[in-house]
Order: sequence, then structure tokens, then C-alpha cells
Amino acid sequence: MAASGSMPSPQLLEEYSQFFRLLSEPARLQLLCQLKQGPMDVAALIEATGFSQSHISRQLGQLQRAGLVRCERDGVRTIWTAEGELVNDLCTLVQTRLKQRLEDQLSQL
Amino acid sequence: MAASGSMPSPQLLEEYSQFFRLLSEPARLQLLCQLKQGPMDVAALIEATGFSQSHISRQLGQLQRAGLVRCERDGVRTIWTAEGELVNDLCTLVQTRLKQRLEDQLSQL
DNA sequence: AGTGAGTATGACAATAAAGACATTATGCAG
DNA sequence: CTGCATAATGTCTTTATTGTCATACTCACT
Repeated sequence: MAASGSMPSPQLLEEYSQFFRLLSEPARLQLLCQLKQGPMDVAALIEATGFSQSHISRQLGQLQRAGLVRCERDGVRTIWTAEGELVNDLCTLVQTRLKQRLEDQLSQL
Repeated sequence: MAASGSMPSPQLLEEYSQFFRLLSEPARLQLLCQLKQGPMDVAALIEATGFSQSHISRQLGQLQRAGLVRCERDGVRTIWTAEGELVNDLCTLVQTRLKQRLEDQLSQL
């Protein structure tokens, strides 16, 4: 009894990897975490992260296309909001794993 | 109450993104899923995926450094095994999300 | 030791993505 | 309509990664 599931289709594999690629950039992950603290406009994100305006705008665009953030215009500003708990959940799983690995390494000394 | 957690440290963000980067390549994801079906040697992986020997060896090397796969030499062959359920769990979460998005899009027609 | 099968690695070309700069679009105030 | 602020997009350079070819390595067998 080795195989618990079956192989995902090529399309699904592609979707998975595209999604994970979004989270594979520290800048995007940081923006996501920042927005988890609450909705912010771009100026506030520049202040919080130190990234350039254009950089932030691009990254938010990618995250928006994936449905991870949402924006709403307030006059001349754009207020960005993080959507859902998926990213938190994923990071929690990964963190558990990281801890476990370090503990394993530790116990081998 | 907007902020549920706090900002991860820069190091942790870097670790997260490095991990997600591993899963951001369809080839690596495919190898992981293949190995979930059961341990295999490189020849079998070539047969199953169509990738070149050198490509497979490289990708497995990266996965091994992250502790996602493990290898064991059996004579002249190397048997590779997937470790843990983390990747399955992550993919399940993402898949749920993908479904949900499609349903939302569907309901807006 | 020598040979051959199976696997890992060095080196390199091709590709993709990040990040910066300049420009353009959008909305508000006068 | 003009001017000003904020944000998004076009374009380019730089950097990192993929994937290939050739080579080196490891082990079994004789």
C-alpha cells in the first residue's frame, strides 16, 4: 500500500506550480503578510516594506490575478486587502515542517 | 480585528519562499507525485516522466536537500522515496482554493 | 584491474523572472 | 481646463533557473 492518491493531471500540476510560484518570492509573501495585518494603500506598503512603487504595484497585480488580494479605490488611492486564510494555512504547514526538520537535525548531535 | 497574526521575520519569509520555490516547478512536483506512488529508481522515473536522466537527478537533488525525498542505494541503482505528507496536504489546500475560485466565477454568469 | 550499467555533477546556452526607470492613466481640487 | 497626487504599465537591464551535453563517479561482475 504505497500509493495513497493518484497522479494529478498535467494541467493540475501546472496550476499547482503556478500558484506556488506566487509564494516563491519573498517580496510577494511579505506583501501578503503585511496585508493580513489589515487593508493598506500603496503608500503605506512602500513605507512598510521599502519596495519601490512600481515593484509593489506589479506584485500586487500578480496576487490579484490569483485572487489572493483584492483592491478597492478610495478616491485617488487604492486600498488593498488580503483574501482568505489559504496563505496562512500553507505557511503554518511549512513552518511545522521546518521545525520538525531542525529538531531532527538537533537530535542527531 | 483585522490582524490575526504578526509579521514573520525576514529569515522566515526567506525560508517559506525557498520552500514554495521547490514546488513552483511542474517537473519537481511531478517527480514528487510520482514518488508518492511508491519508491522508484531513476530509470523508472525516466520511463514515467520522459525527462532526461540528468534533469531528474538535479531536481531530486534539490528535493533531497529540502528533505522531501530520500534515497537509498541498491547496488548500482538509487531508489528514491517521497517523505511525509506535507506536499499532499499543501496541494489539497490549493486544490480546494482552485475549485472555490472556479465556482465563484461560475456563479457570476 | 578492466569493463559496463546506472547515477551524479561541471559547464554552458536558453529562458524566465525580478527590479528600476520613465511614462501613462486616473481621479481630485482649484 | 489646468495642475497635482496616486497608482499602473512599457521597456530595459540584470539576475537566477532551467534543461542539455559531456564528463566523472560508484558499484557489480569477470
